[in-house]
Amino acid sequence: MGRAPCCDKTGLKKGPWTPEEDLKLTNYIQSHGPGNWRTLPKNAGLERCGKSCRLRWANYLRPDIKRGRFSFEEEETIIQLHSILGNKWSAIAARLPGRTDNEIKNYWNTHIRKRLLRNGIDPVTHAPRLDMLDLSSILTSTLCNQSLLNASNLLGAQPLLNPQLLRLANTLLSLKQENPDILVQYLHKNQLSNSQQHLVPSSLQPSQLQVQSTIQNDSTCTTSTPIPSTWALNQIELMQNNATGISSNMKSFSCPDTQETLTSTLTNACASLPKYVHCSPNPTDPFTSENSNVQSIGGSQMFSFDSVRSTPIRSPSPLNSPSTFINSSSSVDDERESFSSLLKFEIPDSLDISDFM
DNA sequence: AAGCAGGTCAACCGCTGTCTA
DNA sequence: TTAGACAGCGGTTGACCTGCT
Repeated sequence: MGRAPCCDKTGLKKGPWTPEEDLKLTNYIQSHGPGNWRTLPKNAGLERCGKSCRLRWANYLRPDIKRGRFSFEEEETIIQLHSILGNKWSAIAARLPGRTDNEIKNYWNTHIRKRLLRNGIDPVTHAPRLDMLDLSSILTSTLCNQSLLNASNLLGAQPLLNPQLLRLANTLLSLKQENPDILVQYLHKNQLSNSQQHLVPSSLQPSQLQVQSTIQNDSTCTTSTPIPSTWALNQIELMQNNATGISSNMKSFSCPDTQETLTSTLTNACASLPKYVHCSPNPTDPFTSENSNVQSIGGSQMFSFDSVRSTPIRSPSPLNSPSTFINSSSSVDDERESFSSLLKFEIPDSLDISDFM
């Protein structure tokens, strides 16, 4: 069924709205309510498409719109919600009072997404980007024939290789496929989930668990090293969705040590995980050196998300925008401090996870 | 000062879902 | 059941801004 254009576009104005148009639209809606968007422009004396009027009202003229830069709490919420909802901007906006889907979408695309990419984190899966690699060949080389490791087949991917971690993913994958509940129970038992576990309803699927996974009872895993269990679980999804055949390839390995217990696998993976998130080949990259998310602690590289958040952003609001107002901006110190909690995937109290179910 | 490149964001486009006659 | 009307959504565009050379 074809869809007729929302209005006859001939003679209708397009482009930026003038203050006069804003005033007309605001006055009309405050007097009569939005009503029918198709007939509104004519009734309000506007030479605009009804759709354009609706967008202008919804995104900029609504009295409850919050303008100005995003707070860190909002940023964290966006990232957390995006990891759950994906590009469902309207759903994300519904949980950020005063923010519009358009604004959030723009902010994600211009700030957060680029930042995640710069730090080697896939903005879609919220995971380190293993999808760029030829996993099957890498796995074969790494797990079953160390002698095959050479520069040509790694192509700079070596920092991402972690047999323990891949084994963990394989184990979790198998476990999840066989019985997701057992996996959840295992994660609970091993304190893979964070202390705020009670916030996560048991109905959550493993891939939806947004937990700050700190393996606390293992001396090799310092409490200062937040292990993104979301990453591990998302990696399972990634493999399922993007790497056709990976699962079967992994299961076909004949490595003798694949019978290790999940516990030891988790332990070893935890110990070596930080080495495998350093994706920038450039040691001078400010995001991997000075502000690196790969920090050297005790001689080993430790992962943190501290640098995922960008350097301070100037006011995103053009001063000459007739409908833009500028909020006070946070200090650099505030950003750094708040940033340290980014991507730990704690569910704010204000969020009701059941809404997503 | 001028030109260029990259970033930002308001607005538009095209599609889908829902409602109703 | 079907088709039209409409609202809403996500992706994209392009004008404008800023910083660098």
